[in-house]
Amino acid sequence: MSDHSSLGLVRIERETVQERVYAALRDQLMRGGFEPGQKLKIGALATAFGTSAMPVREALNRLTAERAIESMPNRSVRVPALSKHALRDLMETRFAVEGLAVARAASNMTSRTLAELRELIDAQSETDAEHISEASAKQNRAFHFTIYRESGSTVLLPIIESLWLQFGPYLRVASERFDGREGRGTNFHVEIVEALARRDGDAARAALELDIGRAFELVMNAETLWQRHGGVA
Amino acid sequence: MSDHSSLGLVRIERETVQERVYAALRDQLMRGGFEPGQKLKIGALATAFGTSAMPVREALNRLTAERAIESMPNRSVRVPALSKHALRDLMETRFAVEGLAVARAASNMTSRTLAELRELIDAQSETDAEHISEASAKQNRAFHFTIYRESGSTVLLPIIESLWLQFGPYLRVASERFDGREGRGTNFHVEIVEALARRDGDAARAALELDIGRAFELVMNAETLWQRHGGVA
DNA sequence: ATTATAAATCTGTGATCAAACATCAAGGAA
DNA sequence: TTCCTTGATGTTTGATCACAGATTTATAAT
Repeated sequence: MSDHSSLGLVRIERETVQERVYAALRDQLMRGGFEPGQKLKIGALATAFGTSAMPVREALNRLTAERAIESMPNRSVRVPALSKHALRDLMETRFAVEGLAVARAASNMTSRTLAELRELIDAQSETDAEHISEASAKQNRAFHFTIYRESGSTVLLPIIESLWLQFGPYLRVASERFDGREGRGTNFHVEIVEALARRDGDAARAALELDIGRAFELVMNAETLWQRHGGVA
Repeated sequence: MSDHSSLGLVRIERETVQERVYAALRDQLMRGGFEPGQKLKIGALATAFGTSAMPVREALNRLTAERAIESMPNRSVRVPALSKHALRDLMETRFAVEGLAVARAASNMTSRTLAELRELIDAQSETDAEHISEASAKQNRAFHFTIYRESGSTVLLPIIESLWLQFGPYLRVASERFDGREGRGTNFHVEIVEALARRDGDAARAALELDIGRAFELVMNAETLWQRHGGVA
């Protein structure tokens, strides 16, 4: 067999239509592009994407399995509308799962990754100053997942992604409020990185919980706005 | 509005074909009906179920999203073959997630559920005596999920189900070995129920970890048999 | 005999179509 | 008017077909 590794071959994009549709929907959900409770219709999405209904069907099925959207007894799918209770449930689960990931990451932490994280924080501060919540959310996500990847767990990562997808529709509210007035000043990301640099898993976990908890607080305070909960059985 | 609750109406089953196929595949995976590394082909399954390819496609997609099966770069799907490292990763995640569920269940525990759990243990002992590992695994599952449901978390349950699906293909080995010789004598289920009765979340969690850990030990000792790991990227 | 090339087969993906089902609005009976 | 039924419309589900990529088998060349 010939040696391909030295040829500098670029990984061939074998992207299916379904995958592109899935990625687009997933991205929208993560960045809060859909309202909680909003119904997603196959036909409408298919024409919007310029594809047939099939790739959309399969993407929606996949997202349903990941709990990013829920299918109603009527067989229509919608973005879940979470009650206050369900939001707290989600938050506590994020504490446990992401806490475990960050604690493991503390053990595996390399100076390479630490530098990467500090760069992300710096970039974060810059965009924060410009109040671009769009880019801000993106970099927040990059920061967290850079840590989680360092946990070396292939089991935890998909779970965390599912949790982020569930929280996604509420993220917009949180980040808007965050950019607005509340919670500025304390940047838990800095504390997390400092703890990781010390390989102090417990401290990193504690700082992470504060970071996550703040986002949920912002959402729960604003939650009276779209009070149409009841999605959770 | 008229009172329908007194008419004794039964909820009508509106099961789609896809759902039946999904349930069948899921059940097979959970009970270890498929070998680790086994490829699942849409056409073969479709003819086996007597349906068209479509419901099978969507069921496989769904299971892929739940990490019960994995799709190869060639676009064929197979049951993941876990390396020893991946198995340990899975075990530790189960510790964290199911541990959280059982701890929460300890707070919510009712005498009603406690009685149910004790019944399940009694039934378990009976079938164990007859070495019916089939029914034994089923009741083990019932026992655990009765507890997890009591956690009252709609976020944790799907995660736990996904974790059980990932472990499913290895469960057969574990239960066969368990029925065989190793590990008999100590029944951690009894300890778990006792801790739950005391509402002692920490003790319940500790006993649960021993219960889970034993299953993994049995698998990891036997793992040299099908050593064809490498599925995890 | 071994390797390389080409043909044939297999398998998944996406489009299109028909049927089952839900939703909503208009019309008719009490 | 109010409630129920009926019909129209839109949506999802499942089947079938065409196509493309992958795999295997067969053939040819060294």
